[in-house]
Amino acid sequence: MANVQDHPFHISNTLSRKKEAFIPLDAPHVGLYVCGPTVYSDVHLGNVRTFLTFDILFRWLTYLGYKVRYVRNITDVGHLVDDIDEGEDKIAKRARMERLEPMEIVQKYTNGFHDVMRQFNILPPSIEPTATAHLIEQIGMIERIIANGYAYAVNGSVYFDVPKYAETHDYGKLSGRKTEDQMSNTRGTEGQEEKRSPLDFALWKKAEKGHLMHWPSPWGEGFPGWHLECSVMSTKYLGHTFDIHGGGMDLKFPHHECEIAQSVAADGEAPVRYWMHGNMLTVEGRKMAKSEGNGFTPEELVTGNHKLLERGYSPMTVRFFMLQCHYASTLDFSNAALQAAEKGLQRLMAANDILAKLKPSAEGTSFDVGALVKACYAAMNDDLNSPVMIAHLFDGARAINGANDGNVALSQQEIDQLRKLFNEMLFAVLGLMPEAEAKAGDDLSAGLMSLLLTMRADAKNRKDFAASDLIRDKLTELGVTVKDTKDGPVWERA
RNA sequence: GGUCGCGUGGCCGAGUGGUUAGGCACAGCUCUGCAAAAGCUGCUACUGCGGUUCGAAUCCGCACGCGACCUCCA
Repeated sequence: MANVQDHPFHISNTLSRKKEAFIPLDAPHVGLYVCGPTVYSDVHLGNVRTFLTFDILFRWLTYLGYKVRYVRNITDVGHLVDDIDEGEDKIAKRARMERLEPMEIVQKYTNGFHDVMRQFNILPPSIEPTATAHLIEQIGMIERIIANGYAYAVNGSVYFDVPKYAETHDYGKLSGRKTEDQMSNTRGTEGQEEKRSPLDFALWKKAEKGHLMHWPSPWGEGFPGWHLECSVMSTKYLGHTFDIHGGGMDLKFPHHECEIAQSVAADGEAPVRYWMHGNMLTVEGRKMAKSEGNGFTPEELVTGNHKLLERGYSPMTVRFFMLQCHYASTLDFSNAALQAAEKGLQRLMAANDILAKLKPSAEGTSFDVGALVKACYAAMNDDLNSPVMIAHLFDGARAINGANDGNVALSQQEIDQLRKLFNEMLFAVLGLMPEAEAKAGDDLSAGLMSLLLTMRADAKNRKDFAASDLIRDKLTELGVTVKDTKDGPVWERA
């Protein structure tokens, strides 16, 4: 673990549009909230990237010694299909299609979401609250907003009064919008006649006939508005003002803007000090999104069962691929890039394996391990610059391989330092997992391999290379790679 | 239309006003019975046009191209 004092963390704050020193409200405690998935369909790859970004943040802050309370919600209440529809929400719609109870849908896709998170080694949050379990708090927040004069009830629905709020507050400060501009840019207002202003957004929606998920409220049967649950659950578990709120770039407006307005209107305090937004995943230059239909599921990516994929890629390859790009940049998916990442990850892992067996040596050129360690810390502290940190690890890998070949001098102390660094950065911080273990096979294959390699060694000793190569070639056909190293042959499954 | 962002070598992707990012691919060499792995060497870019500067891929302006948000979306 590193010491925060020696390694101050800097974070890009969407609010200020600047990189700022990260100073928690109540160090060493840090409150982190991330908008979680809506569980009405399979989690898609864009979600994985966002949750991976904040997984790295969680891991890094923890590594620095902070005590992080990480809250990531599950949206199980269902949001409206859009602002002007008849009130059927996404989960209800899906439930009708599949003839399942809404909560059955929720459970199914929550389980699926958790499976994917596990597969990609994304750590579970400290608290994973659900919207449906916080209806009372949501209703309470609406009542406070109404009491403060920033919301009004119409026909069983409640709307947030944006123009009223904008008179005295900066609605749009997060997303860089002006309410005047938005007024002139608003699209058709049909179906919105209940609202006093097209900018207003729903805090509570009356449940129309046939709407499956609804609850009683002071305004009648209905369900909460889209933005309310995050405001309620973040402040309930992290306080009226907390440190970091994260989410995908596409949530900046209106979702996060509305969260700010709700919290200020209800409790008079800005909820978040540092806003962090992860960028989008793109395919052929376009945003990968459910609505675009151009994405694939994590499962399809792993199995390769999708028309855009030449073959499957392991979860750790995908994880590493994503981490080779800064979270605030768009990342484009391509087979070539995935394959490059796969090779790179293998190289790093192989170097780490060599490091475990490396013996000290005074031969060759020296290598400054201390500088490498500092560079890795500096990269991560610079707004979570994992691609640069990984580049430094590759420098380390070259030194390790060089030492293994006798070209680089490393003392026992330096080797220990490198082992600590690689172990911490690769596994604790980047959250990578060695994949070889799962492929090693059972005792029987280990025994058979041992036998085959002994026979091959015999053949080689007799200079019967036809026989030795036959063994290696046949094994290759079976997906087993044999390599002759100076310490004898090693094998691994493809 | 409004707001914001991006445009880096064959590909993916970092980046600071002046020193090699890194990975993958490719070529040569070393090692090796061969192969693989590894090492060494090479390939050294910054959309275009102006401007600021002793000096800009990095700052400013314009142009072109692309994208995101403005509607549920991570």
